[in-house]
Amino acid sequence: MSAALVSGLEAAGYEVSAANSAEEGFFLVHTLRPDLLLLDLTLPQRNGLDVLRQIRKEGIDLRVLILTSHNTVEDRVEGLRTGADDYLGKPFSFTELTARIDALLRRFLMSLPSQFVTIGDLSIDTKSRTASRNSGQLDLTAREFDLLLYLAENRGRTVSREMLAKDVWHENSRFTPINNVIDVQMARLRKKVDDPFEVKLLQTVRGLGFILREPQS
Amino acid sequence: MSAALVSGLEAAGYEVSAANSAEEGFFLVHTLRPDLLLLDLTLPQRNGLDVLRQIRKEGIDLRVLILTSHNTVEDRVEGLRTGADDYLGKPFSFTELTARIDALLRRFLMSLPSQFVTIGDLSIDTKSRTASRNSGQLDLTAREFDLLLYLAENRGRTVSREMLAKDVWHENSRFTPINNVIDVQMARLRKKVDDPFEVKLLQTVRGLGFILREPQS
DNA sequence: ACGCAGATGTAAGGAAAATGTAAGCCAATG
DNA sequence: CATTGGCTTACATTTTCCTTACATCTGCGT
Repeated sequence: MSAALVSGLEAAGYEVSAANSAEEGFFLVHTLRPDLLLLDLTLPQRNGLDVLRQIRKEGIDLRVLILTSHNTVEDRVEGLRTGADDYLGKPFSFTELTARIDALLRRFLMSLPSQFVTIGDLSIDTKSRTASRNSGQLDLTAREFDLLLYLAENRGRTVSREMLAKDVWHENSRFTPINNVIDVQMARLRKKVDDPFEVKLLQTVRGLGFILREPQS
Repeated sequence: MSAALVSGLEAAGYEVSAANSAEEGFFLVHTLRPDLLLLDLTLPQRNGLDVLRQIRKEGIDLRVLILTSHNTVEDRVEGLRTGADDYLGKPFSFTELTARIDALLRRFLMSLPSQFVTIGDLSIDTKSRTASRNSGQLDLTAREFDLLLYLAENRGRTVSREMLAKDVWHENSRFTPINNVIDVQMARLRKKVDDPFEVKLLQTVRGLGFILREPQS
């Protein structure tokens, strides 16, 4: 089933990756950052809806089309309420599937040209290069803004020092003491973004890097 | 919610009137002829989109910013297709709201070329090429006036040195020492526009450029 | 055409802000 | 309790902006 779908969709011009378990799926979602996820609810071990719940909890921006044989109204409602964007019950026609995929991707692309990025009460205006929290303007320097924006664009994902060195500092190699530069700049950014507020958005992931997100339960 | 918005927006310097029903809203739109309508889709009786449809049907020239908790992609697309100019889902940051309002009003105001531009107590007459502050005429040279006018046309927005070089000095490239020319001219303009007064309208945004605006909190 | 005055452009130096560097400390981990 | 990674502080360097003085240009009256 999975193999047939992949070859069919690839023939139709989509770029497809398949996962055969919930764990592999999670890994791919995090690394590839796909535009859309076809989620089969009848997974081997884990409940498909749990997968969806976790994805939504992490705040990943991802269209999800649920694919299942449980085609009752209850399942439909529960799936959509959990955060799915569309629902398709088996058996389905391949044409209908591609039509729905196209519809979802079209909407996805329409909502893209957003000038703003928002994480909790933090709002970033990429056009005027200003940021504010709690309706209060933040006074950031050029590099501080670049750093915050990069973290915001990767919100919910841990960004490594390597990524920061490459994408924010544009350093090809990392044998320079760029490591400490990042730490210092991060501290300066925190002083302005997090220190004056109750909820801390800028968290450290020891051994990996940093992440910008709303604190979880 | 409505009351909080009104007081917040009035504090931010907008002239605001609130309606608590679709009918009252129609009445106000017809009598006050506002520049912009903040439309909450979750109205008591009538569907907010119907209101929008009717306004568009009557051909009233009015920016409409939809405000709603239905923040799904479908609603977004439908709202924009019905004729809204912008869309903001709850919960939203107040800063983002004002930024979007400003963007819409700017587009609106840009479309009708006016003879006068005012920023605070500064008033510029584009026709006679004169400017005054606090009812006192400013004695500006040709280039000083061009510079001030350009900043005024982009008030509230940061203008870069690149923009100034291109649009005020009409220099195609910027490898000339135009950079310093801008600085010097800016200093001369400041001496006349800002130095004799208490509130400074001409601010520099380090690393980006300059901005003409009333000082904020 | 000439010279004057105001306007504009150029260059150099200095001040302040931003950014980078280094060293020591602290906290987590095994 | 040692090791590693991260944080903090103080200081050095770089960048950006402002200022000043002077050079050149332009328009205008004679």
